[in-house]
Amino acid sequence: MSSIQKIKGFADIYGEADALMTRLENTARDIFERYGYRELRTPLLEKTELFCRSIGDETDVVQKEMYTFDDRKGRSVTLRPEATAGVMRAYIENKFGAAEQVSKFFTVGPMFRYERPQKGRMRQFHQVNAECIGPSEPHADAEVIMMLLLFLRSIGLSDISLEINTLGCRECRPAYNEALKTFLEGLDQDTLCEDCRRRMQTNPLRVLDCKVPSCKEQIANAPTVLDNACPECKEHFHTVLGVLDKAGVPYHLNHKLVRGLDYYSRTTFEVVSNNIGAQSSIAGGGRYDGLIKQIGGGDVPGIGFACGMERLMQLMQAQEEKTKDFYLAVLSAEGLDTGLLLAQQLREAGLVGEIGFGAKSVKSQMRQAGKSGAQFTLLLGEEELAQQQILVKNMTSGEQTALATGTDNDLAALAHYLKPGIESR
RNA sequence: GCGGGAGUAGCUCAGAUGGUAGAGCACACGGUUGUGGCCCGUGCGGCCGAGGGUUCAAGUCCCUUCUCUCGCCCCA
Repeated sequence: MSSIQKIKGFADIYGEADALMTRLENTARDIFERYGYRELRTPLLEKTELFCRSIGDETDVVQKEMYTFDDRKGRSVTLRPEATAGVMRAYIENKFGAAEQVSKFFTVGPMFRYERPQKGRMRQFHQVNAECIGPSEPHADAEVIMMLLLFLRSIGLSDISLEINTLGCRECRPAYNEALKTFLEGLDQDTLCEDCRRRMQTNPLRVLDCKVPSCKEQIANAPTVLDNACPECKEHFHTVLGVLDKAGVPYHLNHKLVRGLDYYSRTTFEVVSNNIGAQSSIAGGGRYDGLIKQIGGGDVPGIGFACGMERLMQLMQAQEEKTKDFYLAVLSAEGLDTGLLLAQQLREAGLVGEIGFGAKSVKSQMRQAGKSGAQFTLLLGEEELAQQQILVKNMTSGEQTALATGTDNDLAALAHYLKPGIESR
């Protein structure tokens, strides 16, 4: 009988990866709460229609990357491929907008996309996500970007850069699309790749993003969104950049930066790293002023971002494991009762440590103690048991002393000996 | 969806021309009374990814398939 394996593109997370992920989550909560964000946990499963209407029917994510299936009553449901759609649905459904001018939420959790796995890309992956719903002011854009950068700095990332661009709004983008299309049609079509020839009809913006060298060369002189944007969009974008300048935030104005999801408008940004292979984008986001209306809510603007946790984890340094204060070696089966209670009392006093259940040879127990990395080994043999004592060995100096364990005062003294700083509770 | 690389012990990997498997590390136990790390010894441990085929004989050759991995596409 063959054993059952996990599904392709899914992973068990343990050990160092788990430690990093936990630290990532905790740091996100700490930083985002400083800005008044609250955590929102939305369902992993939503109606398929939500994603079609928000992300866009024509996007690759909806077309070929979603985990979509019918439930037992034949309704089409989808495992969330990203967080924003669910947050917006929750915002509308719970009428958060009626109770406050601005709603700020962050989410942490798994997302699902049916793609070919590779470095930094899994079918179940995890994102940290933040959404600021309500303000249309460019200062909100700047605050969100600075919050993202503070978060990334707080988890120890350094060699990263911020790319920023504007995508225009629903007023000026159609005209720009036409201008871009005209420009592309004027090019020698043979120098463009197959994808670009198709995209220039369906979604001209995406041609800007093409990685094929011959395309890049041709596109270098393409008209930019910024040059063709309406006065309002231009002013908005320049204000965002102005605030970043004043705050001393370095950025790279990238006229070719576009987004894969249809709902973005105006400010768009991405944080990239040079150290993690082909999937170099570690965070991406932007403004989505038309989104909430598009899925049936009011005409409320918003801006947000998402970070890929697996990619952040590749860039983080592992931290040292929690050091153990003691390893309790029990030398006889009769001593296990006493040993277990003693270990329990030490932990209640705030110490970290393990007990060896084996009651094996001293040599074996000491090997375990050494491997556990404990500062002290506590030896409980027949002699100690009889005299209500414990033999304490300092694992770095090798010194040994016998300490009494009979009374609560004895235990407090033992705890203090093992870890001078602790306060018993 | 499209390419490249790889699947042999828990881990990292050897196994020319086909003859039913090895090392290092790890793990367990020892190296005379109850003392770790170093050293030494012994031991445990493998349907050689799976399924077919060729052959007297397949880890090794052929086909299929699965998985992992890197990249493309796309995205965080």
